[in-house]
Amino acid sequence: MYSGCMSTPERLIESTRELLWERGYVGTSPKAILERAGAGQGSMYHHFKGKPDLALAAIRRTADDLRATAERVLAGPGTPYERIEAYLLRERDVLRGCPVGRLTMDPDVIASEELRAPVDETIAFIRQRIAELVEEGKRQGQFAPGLDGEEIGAAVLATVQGGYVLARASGSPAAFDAGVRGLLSLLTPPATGKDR
Amino acid sequence: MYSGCMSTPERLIESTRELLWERGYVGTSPKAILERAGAGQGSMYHHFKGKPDLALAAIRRTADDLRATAERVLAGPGTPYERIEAYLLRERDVLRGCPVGRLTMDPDVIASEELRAPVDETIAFIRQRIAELVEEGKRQGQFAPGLDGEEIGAAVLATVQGGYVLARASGSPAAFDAGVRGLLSLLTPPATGKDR
DNA sequence: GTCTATATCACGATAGAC
DNA sequence: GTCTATCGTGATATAGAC
Repeated sequence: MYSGCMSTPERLIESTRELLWERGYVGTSPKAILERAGAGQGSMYHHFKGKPDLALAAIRRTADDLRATAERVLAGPGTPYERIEAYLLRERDVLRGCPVGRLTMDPDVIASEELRAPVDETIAFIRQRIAELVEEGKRQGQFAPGLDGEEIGAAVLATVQGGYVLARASGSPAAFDAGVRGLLSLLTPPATGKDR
Repeated sequence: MYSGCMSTPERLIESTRELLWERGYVGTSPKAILERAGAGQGSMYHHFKGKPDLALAAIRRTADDLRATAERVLAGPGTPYERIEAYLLRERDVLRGCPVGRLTMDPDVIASEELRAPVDETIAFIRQRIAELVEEGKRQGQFAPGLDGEEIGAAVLATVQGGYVLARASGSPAAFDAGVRGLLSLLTPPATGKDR
């Protein structure tokens, strides 16, 4: 519940973001948003056209956040492999799922071009960034030349998104970690240094 | 709409399965189920205790179906690699998503031990079967001995589940296929025969 | 078994007072 | 800008006729 320290539209957006993450678009009602934001009906319809409009603002912000978080790791220090590894191993609240990816299971989000767009753009962006890293790693001889950047990018992102599914199904983050370790073991560049 | 050729409880279960796949648990109302099944309110509450009870029957059947479909491929002919490949490449209605996996994004399903159980069991089963194939492949020298069956199983299943997310985000099955190809390119056993 | 009321509450939005 | 009615509809379940 956001009591003070934020403007009303801000509190509405943040409450919506939380609820979309927890319950999805279909499972999120204006009433629940208002209760969490500590606002009345009138406030919401004054600042936003309705539920879809508010959801769009919330989804855009969540999408931008996630993109920035991913970019921080993917553009960070280290070799291409190390940066992909850092992306896969970055701290996550696994059982909560992906705040962006979970929206793809929402029929009303998928049915709306506007609501789906930020989701699509975010996922496409991360996938593309990983693809670029793979291509760079190939040039450096870190990845096998036969690998396709776009395909590996898709596989990496899919492992993360699917990892959430496995974890939530089992009620434990362990399955997510197992999937990531499995992918990393397949992706590990052949040791070129002193060891082995 | 199921008009004839099925008993009423059967029509109710099948309608529920369809709607759970399309809209999830939260997005599926008894009214919508009844309309699709061509039944009245009384019928449903006569045969089932309520929405959760009917959903449980539907989820159980969908889970059993999926498990059988997967087992048919995983226990099929071919080397371990070929059987995993066949599982990954098996025909799918990608944009509809996974009828079992999508339930993990449903807050009410995850909150209910009973509803989550069939989902968990199905996913654990498939993951375990792939793990066994990897171990078998390792013994045959088809996979690197350093690979962990359970981890690769998780990675394979996660790639599939995440592939649905990528595909639905972009509105095209292409991303699913790319992820699968990417994983297969990482998993491909080193050619041991005449070539290379 | 199946049907049609009916009940109760929530949903999503609007109107208008303050 | 924010609030409290109020509206029409749908969700979920029960009651009781047939």
